[in-house]
Amino acid sequence: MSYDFNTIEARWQKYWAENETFKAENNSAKPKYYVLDMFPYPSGAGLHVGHPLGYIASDIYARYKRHKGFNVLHPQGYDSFGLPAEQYAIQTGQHPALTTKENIARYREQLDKIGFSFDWSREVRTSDPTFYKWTQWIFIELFNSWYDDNTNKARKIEDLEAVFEAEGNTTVDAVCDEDVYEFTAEQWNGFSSKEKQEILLKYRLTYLAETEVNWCPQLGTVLANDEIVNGVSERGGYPVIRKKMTQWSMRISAYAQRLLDGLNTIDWPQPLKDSQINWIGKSVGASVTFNVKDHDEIIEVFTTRPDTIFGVSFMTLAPEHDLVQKITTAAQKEEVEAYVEATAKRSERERMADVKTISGVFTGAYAEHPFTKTPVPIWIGDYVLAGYGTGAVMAVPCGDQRDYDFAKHFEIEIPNIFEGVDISEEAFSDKENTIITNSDFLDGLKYKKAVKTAIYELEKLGQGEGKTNYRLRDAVFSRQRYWGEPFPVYYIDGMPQMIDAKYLPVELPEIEKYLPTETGESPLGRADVWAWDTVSNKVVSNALIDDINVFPLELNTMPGWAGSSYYFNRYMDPNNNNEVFSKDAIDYWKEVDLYIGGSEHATGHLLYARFWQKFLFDQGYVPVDEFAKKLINQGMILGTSAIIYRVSGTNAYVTKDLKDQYETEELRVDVGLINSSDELNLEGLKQWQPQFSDAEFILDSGKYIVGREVEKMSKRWFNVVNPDDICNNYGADTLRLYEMFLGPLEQSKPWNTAGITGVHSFLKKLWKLYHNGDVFEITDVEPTKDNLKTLHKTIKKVEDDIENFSFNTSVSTFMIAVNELIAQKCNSKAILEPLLVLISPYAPHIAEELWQKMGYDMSISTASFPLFNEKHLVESTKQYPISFNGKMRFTLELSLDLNKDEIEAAVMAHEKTQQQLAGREPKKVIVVPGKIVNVVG
RNA sequence: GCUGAAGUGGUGGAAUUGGUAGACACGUUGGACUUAAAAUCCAAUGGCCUGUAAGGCCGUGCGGGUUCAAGUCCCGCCUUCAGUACCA
Repeated sequence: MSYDFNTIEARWQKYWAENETFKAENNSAKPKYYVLDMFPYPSGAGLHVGHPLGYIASDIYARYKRHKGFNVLHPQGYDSFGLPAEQYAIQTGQHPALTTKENIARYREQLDKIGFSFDWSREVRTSDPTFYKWTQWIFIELFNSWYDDNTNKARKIEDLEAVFEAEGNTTVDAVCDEDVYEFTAEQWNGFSSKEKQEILLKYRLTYLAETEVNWCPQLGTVLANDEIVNGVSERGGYPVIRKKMTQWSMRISAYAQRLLDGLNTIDWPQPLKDSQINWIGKSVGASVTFNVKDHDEIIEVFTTRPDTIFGVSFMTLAPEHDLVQKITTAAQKEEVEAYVEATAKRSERERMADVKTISGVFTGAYAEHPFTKTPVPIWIGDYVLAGYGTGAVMAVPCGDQRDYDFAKHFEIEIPNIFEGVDISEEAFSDKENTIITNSDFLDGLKYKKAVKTAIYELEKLGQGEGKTNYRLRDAVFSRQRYWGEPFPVYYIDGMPQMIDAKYLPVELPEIEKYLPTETGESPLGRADVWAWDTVSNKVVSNALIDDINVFPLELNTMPGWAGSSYYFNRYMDPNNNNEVFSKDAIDYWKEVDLYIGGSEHATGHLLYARFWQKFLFDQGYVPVDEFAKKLINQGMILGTSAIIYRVSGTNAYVTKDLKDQYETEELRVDVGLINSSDELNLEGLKQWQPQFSDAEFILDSGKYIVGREVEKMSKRWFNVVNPDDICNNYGADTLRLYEMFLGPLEQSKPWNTAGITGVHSFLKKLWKLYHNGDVFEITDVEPTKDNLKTLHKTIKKVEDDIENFSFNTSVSTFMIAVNELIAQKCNSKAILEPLLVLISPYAPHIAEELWQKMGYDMSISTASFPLFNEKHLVESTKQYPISFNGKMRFTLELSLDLNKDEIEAAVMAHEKTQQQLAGREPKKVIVVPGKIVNVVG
């Protein structure tokens, strides 16, 4: 029987499922290892060959670790709440619960076909009430916590209340809203309950606040900053506008510094760390206050260059700045208002596209320089952003190019405070080579010293202090959507109240119309049964809301990243109904050892998950404050689209090489119609779509050759390759090997089905090597030296490759090994057995099949990884290339038994070497045993 | 603009600490088997020179440098991709 992969793979997939071969135990004498994939959104399109790339890599590693004697946790689940699932439901007009269920079933079927070693008994779905019960629970925990900057950790809100009762808030050093004012213990104790609640809300780690948010009318929801790309929504590409709304927010800014520090302790790709560092955007400098002349107002600015304070010649406020209205003089009022209105109209995108145009207006008001007390004109300009720092800057035109351009444009004075620097053409922003001058007490100082001195003097004046500023904003946590986790929150007198954890989950209500609204009301507002009864502790009909103990529930739902911020911990104890996870389970598994997923989550999921982990760590629920020790970003597999060229205005299509003779337009056609030499199947095309049924073709030597374009795999480009088709035609083992063979894991690469025959024929050769006709045949004869050499070379290489996640080269190594064994006519059991263990992480089905045929009744996954023995690699002689003065080269064959000195002597004694060296004294002879002999003249 | 990654045959890609560049595979060409096709197997395959062979020269984006020896290290450029962007 030839290699019948369909039968073999179906049999072993069934065997693994029935025997729960990959079930992980929460207790084991073996060391633990946790391999995690980023769980998928079950979208309607199903998987294409690009999706499983990371899963195959993690599966190889998980299977390898089992062979190495680890108790491996390798789970999988679905991120089934959120925009993608809901968008698909809206498109198909079906309820998201239904489409999600169907999509998950489809995903599962596709995943099973590829033969992953997932422990499906631990599956989680974020949209399942038994899961989101714990998402709600963590939300409540966050609500009941505040961040103490003294101890640098989150603490219980009761602690804060106790401090307020005893000392007021003047001694508290907490991360909180900017508008909290100071109060004493007496004042606190005199506040009403509602006043107390309002104040506490400003300290909680998740809080309700009216904030300016990114509103996307087409999607009918707000978006987080990381969900916006180039000013439009990441999903769908719709415009986003700024809008004030009352929203739940997560005080992630409290963790800014720890999120930065933690990066040094984890093995994640540098580009990913860089983008998180960038996103957090720490800058160190000073906060400086300027008094406004003839007003009581002060302007606070943040600057990274307090050393240039004597270079200030004007100030600029963002057009949205609160002070603009207050300080503008009557004479300037009209002009200022016109400008403010004009900028407000411009969308984020227009502002970004139009960076080069300099615009601004003078307010007529002046600030007072803290040291010189000279008047400083106050301008407004849209190059200053309301959302960063204080929304105001002290402009130092000689040291900052934007200030310089603004000053030049409006003919504002540009004083020079840098010694020996020409600023007639541009600003001078080189910190390192700065010597300050014209700056009173800062004269002659260099950058670092000047910064310190300036801050010291500002503090003495009470007009400034050293300050660190972060770009990271608190994350908006409300979505005006149906398909998400409901908040465990109801409102009494407008103040949010948490539902007691013992009554969770608060389940998503059934509603008929779940479509989002353009105006911003949440679809949950349409639910009839969506009120909270504080007596029965149940969700009840809205009609009862007039009852004294029935209150309205929160109408928003949580964003897509809620469930994904802790799911990795839930896998450790997924069926626990009493706790999010037991202490035993979390203490045993601790953290993810290897996490594989795409880099697109760098500033979303991966930042939020780190934040929640640190919070859970502060609360003592998890033993480590980084959830994933090592992370790898797999690259994307791209599609290779096929392009045909239609002669304009006709239904004739011209082959690629002749297209320049015509005026043509490009059309993409199904890649399934193209053979391995880029030739188009003309009959197939005619049947593919009606528009081609009477197409004519202009051919070159009877062939139509298509153009190729590498781009994202997508239905709209007709370049999607389905893994099911590959599994049916070549088998899952071939798919797995080929995806690895395509290139380095981290790299993006185009899919090309043509090349798959290479790895497929490797499997056929492997099969044939141990079969005589239809009969499985191996021998017990002692392996030869050559057999052992092939085997141990392979063990060494494959082990190194897996440890370095360089899976592509292992596949080549297997091919070489099998070719060598075929040449050696080796079907020795002593070789096959370890060889199968090496291959089994990559091609598990064929390995199991041959393993069983050898007579084992246990799964190959229980076998140990073979030990490498170097002695089998040693050759009796080796050819040494010798180079002399870079020009003359010859090889010398020497016995490997020789030691270093003997090789050296042999080289010197060699006739040709002596000729080369004639007349020259060699300075030294470098001999590296097993490597190359080097003669240095 | 800034940050990061990367440039190697017709193609995907190999190449421990600098040590015979192009492993392995696809594709292409020729051959064997076959009525034929598929499948399989064998051989050749970076470029150029020499009739073949032997051999030589040139070759890892470009220009320099270090070294007996550079795809690999150093300096200066160019190009591509990704992320980010008026961040004070």
